[in-house]
Amino acid sequence: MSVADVRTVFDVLYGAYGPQHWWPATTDFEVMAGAVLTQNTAWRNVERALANLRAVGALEPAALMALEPAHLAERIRPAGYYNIKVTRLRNLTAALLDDGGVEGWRSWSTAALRQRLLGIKGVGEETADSILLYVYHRPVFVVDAYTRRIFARLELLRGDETYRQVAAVFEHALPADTALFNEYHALLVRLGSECCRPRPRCSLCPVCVMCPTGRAQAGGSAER
DNA sequence: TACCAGGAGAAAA
DNA sequence: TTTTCTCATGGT
Repeated sequence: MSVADVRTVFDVLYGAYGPQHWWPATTDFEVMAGAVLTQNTAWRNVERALANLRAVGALEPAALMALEPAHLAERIRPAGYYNIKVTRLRNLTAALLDDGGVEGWRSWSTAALRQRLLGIKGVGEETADSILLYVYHRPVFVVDAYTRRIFARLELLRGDETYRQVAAVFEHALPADTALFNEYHALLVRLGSECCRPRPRCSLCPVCVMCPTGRAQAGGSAER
């Protein structure tokens, strides 16, 4: 995938959708909780879980830790995998509190903070990078299932690249601009959740103009 | 009814 | 080291 490919896809998406104003959460801790809750889960279900936590004042680190695990599980049930996510949320929150809360991590270098996050059981590369980008405004590219699916469908990724290989492509092709990385990821989520599904249902979408699968589905007459 | 969703870790091969 | 399995609710 070339630098031009990376930039062209962004231009097409931005032209079609405009700015997305993301991440869809209000406080820094809510972003962290959402990053765990959205693991392999549709965001609409995460919103229900976040609303449940907000309703009992648990969208704050100490309050979340004070909640009985069984009660926490009940709150986050709509997001699925609730038994696993209770542990993951508590692991992340405990580490956060150990290091002085949300502000405690702000002075850490990006590399050090990524290592710290990846050392927390239940925090993988995507979750760690989401926190780095959306909470700590570090210029890291978040690679998610949508990113892989969209670029594989555009035949710009093979599909077997590692997380860091894919991230490196974007980080080298784009200026280290947090706002740009934020916008690009948001646009890919918008496209991925509306159109570029595992079984394509779209007839046409902003990237189907370039997308072999989309063109084929549309009968080879992709127009917008 | 069956399939899928913005992962991650453990177990098996 | 790589692949497969497991975790689970809610929408289409």
